[in-house]
Amino acid sequence: MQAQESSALVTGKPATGPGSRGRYPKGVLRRQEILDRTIEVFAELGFESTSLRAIGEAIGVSHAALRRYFETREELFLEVLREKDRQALAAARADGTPHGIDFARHLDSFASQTPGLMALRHSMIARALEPGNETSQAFFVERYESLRSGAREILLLAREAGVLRPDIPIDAAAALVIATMDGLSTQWLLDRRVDMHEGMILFESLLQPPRPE
Amino acid sequence: MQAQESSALVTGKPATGPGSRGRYPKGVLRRQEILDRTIEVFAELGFESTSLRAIGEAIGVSHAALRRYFETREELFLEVLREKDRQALAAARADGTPHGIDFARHLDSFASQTPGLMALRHSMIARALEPGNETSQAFFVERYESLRSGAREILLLAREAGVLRPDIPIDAAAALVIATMDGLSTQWLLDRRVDMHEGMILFESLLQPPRPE
DNA sequence: GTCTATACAGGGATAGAC
DNA sequence: GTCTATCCCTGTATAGAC
Repeated sequence: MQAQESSALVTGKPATGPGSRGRYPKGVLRRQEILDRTIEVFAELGFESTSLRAIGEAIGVSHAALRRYFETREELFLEVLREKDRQALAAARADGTPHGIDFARHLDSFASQTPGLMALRHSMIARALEPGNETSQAFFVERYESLRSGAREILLLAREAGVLRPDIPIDAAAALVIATMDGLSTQWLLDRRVDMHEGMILFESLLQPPRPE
Repeated sequence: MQAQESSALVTGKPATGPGSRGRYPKGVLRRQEILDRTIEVFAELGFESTSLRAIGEAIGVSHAALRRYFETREELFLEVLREKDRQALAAARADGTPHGIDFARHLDSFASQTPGLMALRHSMIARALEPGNETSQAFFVERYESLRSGAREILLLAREAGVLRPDIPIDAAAALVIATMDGLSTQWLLDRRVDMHEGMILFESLLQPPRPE
């Protein structure tokens, strides 16, 4: 998929377009600064008002400069999400292998990301659902496949450990796990009185085998 | 909540602004025409490209004319969703009382609505999650409360009928039901290979009491 | 390589003519 | 009730400074 920052530094390809920036120190820093400020501006202003001009202003640069690093506004937003996914993946790996079913904890760590990030993701998914946004659609199709795949692994481990009802089909359950987290967080984002943690705990308990008593 | 068409007809308030149309035959028809065309144009063009000008063109009026009926583009889209909700509610009532847990069927009937409508809803929810869209936010907060309330009723009936695991907390389960339908349909909209019906059936089975064998 | 200045087409909102 | 004209804003594109 997208190249690592470090490997991009070594390829030494000639600069052929905006998408291939990031090879030289100043550009790398600038690019990162844009990504960082974008999420800040978005959290404050929302999707529509987070214009390239607004982001540029927050950095002290003209809006045209942003296009040296990102081909379109859409690409810029997608790259923000890609980077956050990379960070989350790295953090999860540092955390070691999961101990049993632990979806509620996953959901909590999502929530601890700024709500702004979750709202941005929601906005981009909405765009991906509409005609004519193939880039976004491809990103999210792949992302959800990856999320389901991760859920499958966890469920398989749980089944082996005997903490999952043995009659549950893994594939359907994996989609269900992701759906539950998505849906609960949407309700929570709209109305903080909704207890998404309780919902997730209930869902986990439904997956567990009946108590042997 | 929002007034019924019929009751609006009787109030007899003077027309004080764009939001209060719908009292006189021509206005009623025009208003309905706008709502109908909007969803058609949206399904074809998506959120961003469904401009007031594009909708006006589809009807044969200028974009400015639309504002006699809807204060803003946002209000127009919200009204489309309100009307679809009203229709769905009426259809559900005509269907009679639900027989036990039947969430999978509900989900299927959602899906049979045009995917364009579901995408529009997703776009509007995304906006509601961002700062400065209080109208949309209020609408969806209320809508989800209403959805959860409906789910609670069904779950209570199911518990009485003995088809629901008796240890399941109703409130948390209601949020979970809605979350599951939302989340599964999102995955399905992105990628039709996802079997949301199977997911919903699995979820229903998790709610059922253990087979007495 | 990085950035500014500038132009363009299109958007929502709005005022006032008819 | 509907129009046209206008306002300011947007993403995108290009030319050229340094």
